[in-house]
Amino acid sequence: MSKPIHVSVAWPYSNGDLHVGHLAGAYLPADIFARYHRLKGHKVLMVSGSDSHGTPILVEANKRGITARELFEQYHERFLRAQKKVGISYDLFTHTDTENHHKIAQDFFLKLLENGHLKKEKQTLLYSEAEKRFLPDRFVEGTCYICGYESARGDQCDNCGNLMETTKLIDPHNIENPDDKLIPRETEHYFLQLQQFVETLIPYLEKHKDHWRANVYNFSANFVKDLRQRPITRDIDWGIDVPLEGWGNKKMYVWFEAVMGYFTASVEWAKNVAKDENAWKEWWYNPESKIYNFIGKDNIPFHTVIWQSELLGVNGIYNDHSDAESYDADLQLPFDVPANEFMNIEGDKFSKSRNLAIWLPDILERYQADAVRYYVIRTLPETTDSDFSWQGFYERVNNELLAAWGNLVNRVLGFAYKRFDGQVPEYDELTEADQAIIAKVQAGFETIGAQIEAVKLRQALETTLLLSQDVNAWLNEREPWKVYKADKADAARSIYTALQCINTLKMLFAPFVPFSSQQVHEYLGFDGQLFGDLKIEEYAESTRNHKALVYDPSAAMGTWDAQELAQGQALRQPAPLFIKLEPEMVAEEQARLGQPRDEHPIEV
RNA sequence: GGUGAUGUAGCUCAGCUGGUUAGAGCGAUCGACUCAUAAUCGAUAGGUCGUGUGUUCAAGUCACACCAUCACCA
Repeated sequence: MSKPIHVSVAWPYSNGDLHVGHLAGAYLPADIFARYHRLKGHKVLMVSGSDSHGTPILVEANKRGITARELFEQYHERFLRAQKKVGISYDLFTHTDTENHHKIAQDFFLKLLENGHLKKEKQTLLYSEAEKRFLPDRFVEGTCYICGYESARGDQCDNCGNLMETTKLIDPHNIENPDDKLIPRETEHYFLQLQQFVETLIPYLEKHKDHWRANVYNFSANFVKDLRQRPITRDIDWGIDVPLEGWGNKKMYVWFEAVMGYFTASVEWAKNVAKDENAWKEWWYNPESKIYNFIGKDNIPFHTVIWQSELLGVNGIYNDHSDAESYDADLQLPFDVPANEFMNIEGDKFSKSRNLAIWLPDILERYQADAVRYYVIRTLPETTDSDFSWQGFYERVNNELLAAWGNLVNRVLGFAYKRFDGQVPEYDELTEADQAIIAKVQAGFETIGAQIEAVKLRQALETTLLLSQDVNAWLNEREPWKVYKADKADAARSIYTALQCINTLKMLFAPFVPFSSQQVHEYLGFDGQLFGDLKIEEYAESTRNHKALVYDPSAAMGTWDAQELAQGQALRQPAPLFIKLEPEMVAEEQARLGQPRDEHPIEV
């Protein structure tokens, strides 16, 4: 039965290239999950986009002497290309500066206001002359007006523990710029009344406790206990307008509108891709649907509590039963939020400023997408922070992906191609051992499928690898290359069996390493594609156009189940699936870390 | 400072509601094989489960404290 599955993927902040941490934290898990469910025949909608607003983009753009929009569009374009190259199969990867996103975010704002979830409040904050903005508390330091401690933070004194009112601090200054002048100035903002949702959120969290990751649940359950109002507007030039008279110089806070992207991108997908304005409702108002949020651990409360509050606060939006596709249900809240931990680099924390990072465009220039995918998946930080090491990359790619799986394909297909006239051998009857190995590999659809559904992806890939090793072991028992000389019929049985196993393994590996699985598919003599195509499209709105990455499923024919390989099917001449890595690459790559880097154009 | 997590073989990680000699993959050592990108297969050796107390007939698995690392909030 086909189920609606929504895969909501964290929105990358568009002020620098993507790196392996992005892949490990959210994109690869989401992609594997989405590909698997598509193979299962479910209705998958996987969306994300570039987060284009907020201070860091403005600051970076100023530094480069370009506009914020120019800056984010430059990286947006690079995001599209890099993700197409590594195969992250978004149904739609758009950005937050579309008219669509702006309009819906404003509608959310107005609906929250109408429903009594927003409150206006005046406050006095410290305004930075140098930065021309109100300085967030964490950048302010001063002398504590209670105990006299000189390095009290903007909001709390670390010495006496008292909470501080920033504007009362004695001699407040900007921690990043001692010459900056800070002036108390009054401003007015809207606040989201998060505390109004506590009574709904607690049972919501409780309901999902058993299948959520422990740290996600615990963290959220604790966070929800102390919910208070949070400002959703700010004094800044770059962002989404507050849709009220007299608020023209204020914008929505980026955290408030960026999470709405899961929803707004779904609406855009319906309009631009599905060409059915209401198609998004199948995921958002359908009680059968399950929404999964793939994010990093730094974002947990936003995706387990705050986003839910926004959805609860606008419940019913766009679902006024004026069209045939309206549902008689509430706006759906996320079913699971499988947050990942962080991926370190050679034992160090990722650091953009020190260039301690493995940039996606760079690694894809030098290595196969599936090699990158394989290593990152094997090292996913699902339960704890993990470490990307080039030695590990070298070893896992050569000794596991290439040696176990690539070599299995190569040895069997090469032998079949040479000794059986380029065809799948015909056989009389398979031995018990042959039938047993086929059955064992096919059972992977159950076990690996269950692991993927539980979002235990690292384990799922290991299980798949072990199955390919089982086939290697079985092959060594059967020794078709030796048997062939005396008993060609028996070699035919075992080679047929091995090919049948490879045909199954190709599907089991497909969500993880889709490019090589497609290659195996073709070597086995099949035509057509296991998955659809990723395309970069351009969409027009009334004032400007935007580009997006779009998954076109029309060519996809892969399914998550055992398919009988036809005897006599013509094979294609095989070649090695994976490029073997040279040991020197480890030191070469390590030497690149921390060095200045150029952003090369990304060839797709 | 508060909250949540993490700390298990050389490396990367499993170990659910406490229960026989703590598991896997890689690496190492030895052996087998030669169809295959010197790939594959088998066997062996590696751990006082961060530290310290405690609960229990029994603790990697529970409690408390401490140390280290990470994230969020401040």
